Amino acid sequence: MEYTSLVDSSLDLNAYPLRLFDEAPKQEVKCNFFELGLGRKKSEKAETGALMEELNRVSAENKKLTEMLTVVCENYEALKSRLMNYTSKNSGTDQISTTSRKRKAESPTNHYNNGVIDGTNGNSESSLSDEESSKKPREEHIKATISRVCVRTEASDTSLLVKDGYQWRKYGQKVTRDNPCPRAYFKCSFAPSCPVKKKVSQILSFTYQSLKILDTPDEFLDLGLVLKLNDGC
DNA sequence: ATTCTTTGACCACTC
DNA sequence: AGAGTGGTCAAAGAA
Repeated sequence: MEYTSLVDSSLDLNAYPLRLFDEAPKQEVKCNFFELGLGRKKSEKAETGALMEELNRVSAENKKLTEMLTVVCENYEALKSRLMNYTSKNSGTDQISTTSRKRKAESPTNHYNNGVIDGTNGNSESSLSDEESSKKPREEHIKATISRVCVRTEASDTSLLVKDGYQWRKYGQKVTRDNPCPRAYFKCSFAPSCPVKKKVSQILSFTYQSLKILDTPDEFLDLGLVLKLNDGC
């Protein structure tokens, strides 16, 4: 597992609180030794009890955090395996998107041109013919797989660029009917075969961005939609 | 030379 | 059938 090399599983999550207790009482004990003499043993017992109690509490917290880390690592591995599955499958379908670049030559079932819609065409329900797969279920599928996330920006930020840590290539811009501000269309530039797209729009005083990804040729995986809010909102 | 952005045109879809 | 709209392509230019 790669994450083991990135994440130190032997977390000393509560090392700092322990050190605090280690150092502070030592000074106090030293004082007691010189100033109080025989009262030292009694105070040491009390401190030991307090330390043991604190140690138990910290150990429980450490255990809880370790469990949380395990869950995060498991989720990471699951996502990683899904991505690997998709990229391996997609490499076999690249020819479809590269053979016909001009839309005039494209057939109605061209996977790349139809984008979102094709996510339902080549799925396990392929027993359905093209006529049987009506348009309305497709739209419902699309709506169900696009989510949105908000990101606040400065009011002066009128660009449609959203820094989300990923590499995007802008491939189009449109002015939509219900919005005077243009909408930008981005594709993931991480890999040529990457099907992830997003669109960013600015509506009145805020900007939103949608993300969608083909987890497999059969279905979509929501990544979230970013709502880029200006300060004025 | 390569990558990215811009932008007009094209196409599919809806009404 | 035709107009309007959204999504995409691809050439040209910029970085």
